[in-house]
Amino acid sequence: MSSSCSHAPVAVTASQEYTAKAWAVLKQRGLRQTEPRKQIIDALAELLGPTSAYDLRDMLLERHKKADIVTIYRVLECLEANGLVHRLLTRPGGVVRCQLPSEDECHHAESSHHCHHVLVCQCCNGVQELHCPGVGPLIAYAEKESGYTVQTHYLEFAGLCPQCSTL
Amino acid sequence: MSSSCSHAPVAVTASQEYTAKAWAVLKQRGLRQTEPRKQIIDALAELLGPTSAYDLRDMLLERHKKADIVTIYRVLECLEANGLVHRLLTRPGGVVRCQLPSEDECHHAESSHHCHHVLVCQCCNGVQELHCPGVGPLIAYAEKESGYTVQTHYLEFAGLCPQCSTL
DNA sequence: ATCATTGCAAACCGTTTGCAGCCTT
DNA sequence: AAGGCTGCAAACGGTTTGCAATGAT
Repeated sequence: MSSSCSHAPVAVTASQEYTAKAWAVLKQRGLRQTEPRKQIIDALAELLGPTSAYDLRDMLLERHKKADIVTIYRVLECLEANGLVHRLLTRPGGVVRCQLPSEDECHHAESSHHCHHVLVCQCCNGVQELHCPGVGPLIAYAEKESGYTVQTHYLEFAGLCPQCSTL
Repeated sequence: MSSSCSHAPVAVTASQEYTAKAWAVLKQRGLRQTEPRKQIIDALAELLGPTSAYDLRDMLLERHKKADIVTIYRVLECLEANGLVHRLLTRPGGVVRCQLPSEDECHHAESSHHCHHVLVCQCCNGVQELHCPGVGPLIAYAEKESGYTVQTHYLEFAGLCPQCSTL
């Protein structure tokens, strides 16, 4: 899951925005502010691309902060349940922190999970989130064609980000 | 992976079509006609919904045909490599036999893997495959919006099939 | 003081690898 | 006869569970 070619860390402001939002959400749900959660949220905030539980453990170790792998799994589970990380379909165990506003804030009802989709760069492992207005009609088409009632859809793109495209 | 509510087996003709096609493909590639392959292909042919390696092993056991789990993995790998089964994104380890013509036969270049997508019924585990002409524009939109070059996309629908919708 | 959360150990599950022997071609 | 394919054993990696100890509120 670790990126092969380097990927610039997020601008400080965006990073701070994420941690602030994360703590706001957790606090609102009565969840406690613990050291492992702090370390993991901070790590996610600095990362643009996908990570995994073991990646995060290694990141923390580099900072001389140790967290048990089990705890990391549980924290990620908690963050996912609160809309603070995505799980990637195409990379088992892969997670990305959510960059776009959560579904509380935006009201595209397209997806039962998050109303946006993910582009992953095959080269630098960067991730970009995207609202896809075209998905609605696509679902309508699928329903008409198949007779199914579509409850959820999973859509993920893989390719090259603008920087890596030019290499 | 085993279906909860019953799902009618495929019509005999469709089932025979699949086995015939499978053997044709395998023979063409110089692959051998072995007992485990026969059992697995037959099992897949009778199944409409998704299965897994262990599901297949159990199916074979019920028919008093034993195949090692490792062999089943290897046969599935082989069938996938030859376009005879899909792997499901949303159900790790899940596979479905391909119902639609393979990409040799149709020429939608939309997906690097298969040019069709999958609808899974959450209730009966049935699966339907679908061509999605709308995906092209969606990719174009994603590329324009993000600056990415999209190489592959993954799209899967989950919902209720026509029968289960009315329950 | 209470109860959520952590850490450790161990189980668990699906999947993969190495290798000897078998069976299709 | 040759070598693709199978079966067995064992390793593997990621994920989960149980339980006692810790620590946030």
